Amino acid sequence: MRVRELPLSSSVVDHFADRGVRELYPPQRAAVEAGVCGGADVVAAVPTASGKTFVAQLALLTADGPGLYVCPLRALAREKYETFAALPGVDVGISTGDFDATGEELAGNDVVVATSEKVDSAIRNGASWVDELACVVVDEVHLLGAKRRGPTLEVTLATLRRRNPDLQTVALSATVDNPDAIADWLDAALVESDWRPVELRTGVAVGGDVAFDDGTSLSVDVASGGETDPDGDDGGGADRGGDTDAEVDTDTRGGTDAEDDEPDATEVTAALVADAVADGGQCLAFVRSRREAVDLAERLADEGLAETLGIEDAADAAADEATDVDGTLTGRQLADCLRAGVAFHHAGLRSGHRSVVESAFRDRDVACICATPTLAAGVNVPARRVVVRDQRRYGEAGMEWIPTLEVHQMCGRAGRPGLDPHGEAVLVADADTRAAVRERYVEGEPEAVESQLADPGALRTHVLAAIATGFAATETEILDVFEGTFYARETGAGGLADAVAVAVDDLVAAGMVARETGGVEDYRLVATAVGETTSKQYVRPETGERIVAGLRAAAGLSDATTLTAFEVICDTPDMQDTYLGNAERADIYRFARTNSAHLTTDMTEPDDFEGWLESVKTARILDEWIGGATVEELVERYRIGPGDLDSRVERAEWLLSAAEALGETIGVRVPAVSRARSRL
DNA sequence: TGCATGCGTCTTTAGACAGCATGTC
DNA sequence: CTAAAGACGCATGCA
Repeated sequence: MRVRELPLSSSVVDHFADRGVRELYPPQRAAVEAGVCGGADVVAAVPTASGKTFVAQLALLTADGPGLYVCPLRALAREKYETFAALPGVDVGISTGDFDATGEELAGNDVVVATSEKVDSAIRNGASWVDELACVVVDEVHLLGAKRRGPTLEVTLATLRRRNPDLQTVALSATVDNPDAIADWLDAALVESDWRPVELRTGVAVGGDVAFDDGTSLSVDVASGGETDPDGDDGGGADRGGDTDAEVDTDTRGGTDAEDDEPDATEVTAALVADAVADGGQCLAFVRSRREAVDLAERLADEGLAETLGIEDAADAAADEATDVDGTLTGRQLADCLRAGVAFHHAGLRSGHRSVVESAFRDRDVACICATPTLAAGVNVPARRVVVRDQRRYGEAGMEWIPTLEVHQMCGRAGRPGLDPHGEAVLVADADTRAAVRERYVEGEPEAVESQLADPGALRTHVLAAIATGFAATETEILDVFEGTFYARETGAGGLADAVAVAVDDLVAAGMVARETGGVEDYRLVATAVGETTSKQYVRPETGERIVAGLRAAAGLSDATTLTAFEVICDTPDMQDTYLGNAERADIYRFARTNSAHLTTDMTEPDDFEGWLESVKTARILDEWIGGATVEELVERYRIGPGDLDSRVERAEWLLSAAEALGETIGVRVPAVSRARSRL
C-alpha cells in the first residue's frame, strides 16, 4: 500500500515523499485496514520506531475536525509538536505545564499536542476546546498501568469519550501482554505486530561471549579485571590469581568451561561498546543508578572512542556547549566525558545538559551515552547497539528485576533505520544469571497492563474532580463517570463502589466536599470552595488540605517568613522529597529548632518526623535559592543533582501559586507566600 | 615513623506531570 | 521476601 493511495491531500503526500515515506510499513497498513483513516477506533500495539507517529498523523489528518495528541512527557510533546507542525496546512498547538498557550489559542488549532495531566486540567477548568474534538490519539497508553499517572490517563480518556460519543480514539501502545484488554476497553480494533523496520537481535553476554536469539553469536575481548591479562579467552587458563578455594563448594558445573575469574559487568560493557564503535556504530549503555552512569562514562572516556569515530572536533564543540550551561561539578564531568566522545544521561541533569547530550548523539558527535532509564522511554535516540548492564535495581522490596516492558523499551532503541544493518541489544549477565536473564527478557513476554485506579489516593483525586466539575453529584453519578474507565471494564464498576464511598467520606472529612441534604433520603455532593480551588489548581486533595492548614497556622505566627511558605508547600505529597542523609540529619534538625518560630509544624508533633525533616531540607534549599545562592553552591551543599534543584524550583512555583489561590478562597492572606513566589 | 594494604562497616540507591494572570520589550 | 558498589575508617604490615 502506498502513501498516495491514502485519503490525504497532495501536499501532504509530497511532504511524506520528501522524507522518503512512500510505502506503508506492515503495521501501518494494518492500521489503515482497521480504519484509522475512516474514523474507526484503533489500538496499535507495536514496537517503538515501527512508525507509530505516522499512524497518529493519519488519524489526525483524516479526522473530521480538530484532533488531540496525548503523550506522557513534555519533551515528547515538543518533539511531536515539531513533526506535526512540519505538515503542510496544519495548525498545531502545544499545551504542557512548561509551555504557555491559552485556551483561546488552542481552540483554533487543527491539532493540539498535550500531556495527559494537562488535558485533565483543561477539563477541570472548563476549557471549551476539548468538547469540539473529532479525534484523540493517545501515545504510550500502556502507561495506564503506571502507579500515579495511569489513573489520570484512564479517567481523562473516559471523560473525553463520555462527553463526546463520536470521538475517534486511537491508542498507541508498546508491546504488552494484554493489548486485547485495552482494545476491548475502547471498543477498538486491535493491530498487533512485532514488525520493525530494522531487524533487532537480542542477546545475553557472559564474559565476552554473546549468544543472540537468532542463533548468531559474538565475541569481544574483555580486558579482564584491571590487571595484566591480555591473552584472549581461549580456554585453558591455569588458575593462579592467589588462593584457589573455588572448586569445592560448587557442584553444578561439571565441565571445564566455567572460569573462576569472570570479568566484571562493567568491563564486558566497555568491550561491547568499544567493539560497536570500532565498527562505526553508536551505543547506549543502561545502568542502575545515576552515579554508575557517570562512573561508566568516565571509564569509557579512556577508550579513545572519539578518535575511533573521528569526531574529535565535534566532540570538543559539544563539550564546550555543556560547559556553557553551568559550572557545576556534574557539568564539568559531562564536558570532560563529551570531549572523549562519551556522555551520561539521567534525571539529575539540567534540561540544558540533557539536550546537549541528546542532540550531540543524534548528530553522531557522541559515541556512547551511559544512561539510567530516562532514555528508555524518552525522546528519540536510536543507536546501533544497546547494552543493558544491570537488570536489577534497588526498589521497594530490595533488589528487584526491572520490568520486562522497560528492558524491552531499552532494547528497542537499537537499530537506526537506514543507517544500521540491524540493531543489537545485549544484556550483560554472568554464569549464574544467564538463564534467568534470557528467560525473563529474551524469551519472556512483557507484563500485562493493570489499572491502578483502585488506589485510594488516585480515587480521592478523581472523585473530587468529578464533583468539582459538576459531572457528578451523587455516588451513583460518580460511578457513572468511572464506568468508561479501563478499571471498570476490567473489573466492573461495582468493584469501585466501596472504594468510592470511602473516598467521598475522606473528602468530606477533609473539607473538600459537602453533603447537601436535598430530600429525605437523598443528598447531593458539592465541592466546597476549597475543594473547587484544589481541583482547579490541580493539586491533590491531601495537598490542598495541608496548604489550608498551613496557611491558617502561618497567619497565626508572629513572624511568618518565606521559609514558612516553603515549609508548608514542601510538606505536601505533590512536592518530591529530598533525600536526607545520616550526616545531614543532625544539621537539619538543628536548623528546624533554630527556626521553629517560622515553621507551622510543632516539632514534637508530626507522626512522620523523618518525612517532615526532609521537607524542611527542601524548604531550606528553596529559601537559600531565593536568597541568592547559586546552583553550584546548593548542589554541593545539599548533594542533589542540578536537575533536581531545577525541578524543585519549578514545583515550588506551582505549589506557591496554588497556595495563593487557596489563601484567597479561605480569606487568609499570608504575604510571605506571595513574597516567596515573586522571588522565585 | 610513614605509607600502603586490607578488611569491615556505613551509606546510598530511577523517573517527572501539574496553575495562571499580567506586564514588558 | 531478594543487593551491591563505593566511600570511609580503622588496624595491620612493611620499609
